[in-house]
Amino acid sequence: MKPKITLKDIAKELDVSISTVSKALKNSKEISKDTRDRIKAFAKFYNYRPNNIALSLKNRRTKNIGVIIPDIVHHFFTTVFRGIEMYANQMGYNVIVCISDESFDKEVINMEMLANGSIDGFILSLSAETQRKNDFTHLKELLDQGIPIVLFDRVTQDVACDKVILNDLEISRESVTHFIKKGSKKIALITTENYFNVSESRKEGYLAALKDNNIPFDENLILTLPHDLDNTKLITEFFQKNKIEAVLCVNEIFAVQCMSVIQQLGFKIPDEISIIGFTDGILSRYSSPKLSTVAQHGEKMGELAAKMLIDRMETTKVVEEPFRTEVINATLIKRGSTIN
Amino acid sequence: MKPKITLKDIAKELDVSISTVSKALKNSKEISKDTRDRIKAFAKFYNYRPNNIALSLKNRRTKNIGVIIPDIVHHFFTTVFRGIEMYANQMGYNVIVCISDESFDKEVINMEMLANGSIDGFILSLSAETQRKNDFTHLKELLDQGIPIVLFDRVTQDVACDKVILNDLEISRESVTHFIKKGSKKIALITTENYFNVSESRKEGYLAALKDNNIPFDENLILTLPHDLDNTKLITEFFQKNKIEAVLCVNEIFAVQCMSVIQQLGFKIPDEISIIGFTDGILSRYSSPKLSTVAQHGEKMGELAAKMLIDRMETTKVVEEPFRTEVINATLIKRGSTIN
DNA sequence: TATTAACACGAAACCGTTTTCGTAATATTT
DNA sequence: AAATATTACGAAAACGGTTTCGTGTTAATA
Repeated sequence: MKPKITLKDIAKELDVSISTVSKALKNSKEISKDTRDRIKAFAKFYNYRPNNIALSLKNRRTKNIGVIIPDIVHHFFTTVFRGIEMYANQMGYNVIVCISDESFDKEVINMEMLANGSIDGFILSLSAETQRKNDFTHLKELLDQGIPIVLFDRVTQDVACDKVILNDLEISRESVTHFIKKGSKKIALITTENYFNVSESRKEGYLAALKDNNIPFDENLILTLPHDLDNTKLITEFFQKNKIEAVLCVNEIFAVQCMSVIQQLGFKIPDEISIIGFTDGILSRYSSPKLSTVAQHGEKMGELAAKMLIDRMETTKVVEEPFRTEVINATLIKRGSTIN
Repeated sequence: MKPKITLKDIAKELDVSISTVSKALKNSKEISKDTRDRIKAFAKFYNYRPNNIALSLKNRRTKNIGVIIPDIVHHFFTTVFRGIEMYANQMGYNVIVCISDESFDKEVINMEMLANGSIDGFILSLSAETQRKNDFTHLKELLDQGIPIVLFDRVTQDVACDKVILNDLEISRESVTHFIKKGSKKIALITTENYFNVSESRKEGYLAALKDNNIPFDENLILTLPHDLDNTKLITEFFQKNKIEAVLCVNEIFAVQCMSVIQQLGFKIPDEISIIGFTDGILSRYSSPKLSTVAQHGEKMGELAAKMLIDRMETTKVVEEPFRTEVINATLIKRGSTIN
């Protein structure tokens, strides 16, 4: 067992002062080549590495980014996270993750924990409960303390900070338009409770596409499902009650559940019913037929969020940059569940 | 903008010394009730919170755990991570994640970065490349420095530390035995390159079950697939060449790919061919028929790993506890892809 | 040779805490 | 009244670095 060596240890051993050691290791010309070499050799031999915590305290920056996401066993969030981690790492930052588990309280507690010096900035996606309560005081307080925040995907207008979002409305409109172009008129939307801003936008896109093409909106063609249950029964009834030609689902789970039901009911995909889902995850790629889906480019989103955060943290704030909202363009990947 | 307040600020404002403030906030009886109350009121009003970094430096412990995983867009690893995060958080620890991306170098670099004071201990699962190279000097060095490590799932005998593993061999044997009990004799194994200890164990379990039941081993019934590609062609050939009654796949992706191919070839699942996969992920649950699968209980595994690490970090080391290897019992979930 | 410049290094402050120890000012005991 | 105990606080060291500034010793210049 050989514990980490410190500047003090080196100084004592080599009979010089701590400052001399510090300078020598930074190759300061202030120190003679002789002692510099001696010190560097010694440090190398004992594998000296400066203590990050001491550096953080001194520099008043941790080079840590706090990431708060509602869930981690979740394709989209993990891809975003991967983007964040990659970019951050490359820029010399580490990432501390907390999972809010869709809970307001956990989101608040975690952020406050990290805010006391552990991180230099946050990247987060709002929890479901936070969106429902519409309470963002915790975010505002941190911003007020000078801690930068970047919101992604599940954002809110109520907080003034940098944001990265998906063009949900547009891609949804594009998807529905694709259905229409291929001859569908009876187009369903399967969605979640609309306290999620993203579900809301997707619905708007759906409505917009109908309107663009003078297709009357039929309330009955919208199915709102509870989260993460087995919705087979509800979906089956939905398809039995309504004559549907195409379905847009706001996530890939709903989409594959739909596919199962549809095939069970004896309809052909995509000939009789077409399907498009959101999230180009593992389910979409390994279903049969393969699911046409909206790729959200989570990795790109994460990378951009990290870049925006780091940029803001590292620019000397002579003049405060205005907050930006960047939009990631989703793309519709056409596979076997649609007529292309 | 009101930046964080420090002890020094409070001291100056209230015209007492820093030590007095510190003591008062810790409710030290050394300070008179009067000044104590004054200081606490002031601190509360200004929402004083001690700086984590300063505490870390002082206490020489960060209350951070470093987690290194090969991939994050991955069901098993995320479930483990969730278990770690939950337990750690509950115990007042935060989690810093780095992704090794299956690369030896990234694993080494990330660990060295974090080891310089940023974390108190590691939880990790070895990268593919590390397992291939069989080089664990980075782990050994950190252990030597007194940094505790817990290895999970992808572990190695070569490193002396705490470990959490799955009973891969046993559950594999149980799965194949289940096939045999239901009348199958021609049982295939679809696996990955065997530098993964887990694949190796699963193969051993497969062989053991055959032997248990006096079924001769047929080399041709083992298919080794490259990672993460579209293996449809290889799988199709495999099933055309061999008359197979049941398949054990070492992950759920291979399993659903198999199911597709099998159905494509016109076989009925499970009547003509049964399938069992590993990882009770989203694919298994939403495939049709639903996939019978080995649940690895990742969350439990993560929780246990975190518990082992924190236990080791927090126990006063009068006598060093011997290293333990805990085994998580996987369970076979029987669903539609097997005769049950 | 006297003056100045360059060199090579150390002391000390600082980042924000905690904690030990010392000490005035009271309060208590003899 | 003198000796002792208690109270209430502050100074300072420590955690492990960086950085500014001061200074003694040589080397270069006038």
